Amino acid sequence: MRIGQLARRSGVSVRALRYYEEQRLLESARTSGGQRDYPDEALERVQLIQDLFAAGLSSRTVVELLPCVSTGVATPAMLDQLIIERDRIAARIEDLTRAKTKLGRVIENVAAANVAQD
Amino acid sequence: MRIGQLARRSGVSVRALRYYEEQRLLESARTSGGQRDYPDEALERVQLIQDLFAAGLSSRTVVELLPCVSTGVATPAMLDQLIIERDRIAARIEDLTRAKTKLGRVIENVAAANVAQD
DNA sequence: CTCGTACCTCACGTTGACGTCAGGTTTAGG
DNA sequence: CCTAAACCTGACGTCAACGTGAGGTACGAG
Repeated sequence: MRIGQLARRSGVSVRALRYYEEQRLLESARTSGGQRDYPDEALERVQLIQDLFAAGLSSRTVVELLPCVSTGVATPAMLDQLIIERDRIAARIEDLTRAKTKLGRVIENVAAANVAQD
Repeated sequence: MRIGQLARRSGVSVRALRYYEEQRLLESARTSGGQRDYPDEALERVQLIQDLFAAGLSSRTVVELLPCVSTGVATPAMLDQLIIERDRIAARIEDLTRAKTKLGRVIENVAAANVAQD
């Protein structure tokens, strides 16, 4: 599969895929002419990368953790890092939940005031 | 209160406070010598700004929503924006929860493998 | 009055994940 | 063989929320 097709299938840009390779997150074979040629599994890998980015992990962290996330094998240091990241995500969820509750209260107040005005 | 004290009390940097003013998120009176002078309420306001930033809102959005968040009075357009932001936060929470679950499973697998190896 | 600290205004630097040219090459189809 | 579309490698631009340094001013204690 060539880069354009992988981009369309995964929903990320061609530029992003080249960037992933630059960051050693994604490998590619090359044709005799030098064009990238991806195996089918690359699609899952790109989606995994996107998920980890969406969780707020940096590319540096992702490149460290990708092996064990996809293979299930990890050194103790990698396990520690995994736990750190999971806890970071949990803390972030708590922050967001508080903010959501706060905004929800503001919305209720505003809506109540508007109804009262009608 | 001067800027250094507000910075210490709120836990944000002096630079950040000046930035908030530049973005019209925070006002200040000035002494005859041109130094910023904040009322006590500024502390709550700074904390509110931090909360909204932590929720992932941009300074542009915060400057639009700050009036109604602190006063409870909002135009219909502001109410719509509030709802949009709340839903965005909710969606983000779902993303993070999925990622956390995924990492949790990886951690369990790795831990199980390590125990088996002992 | 003098010192030390806090404050002021520019204004350029930082970081991450790409976007966006420029200028050239490869590929697939007719 | 010819062409259009897709691809290639640099390399500079972007955006947000500040960090950081330069060079100068204000304030409070003694």
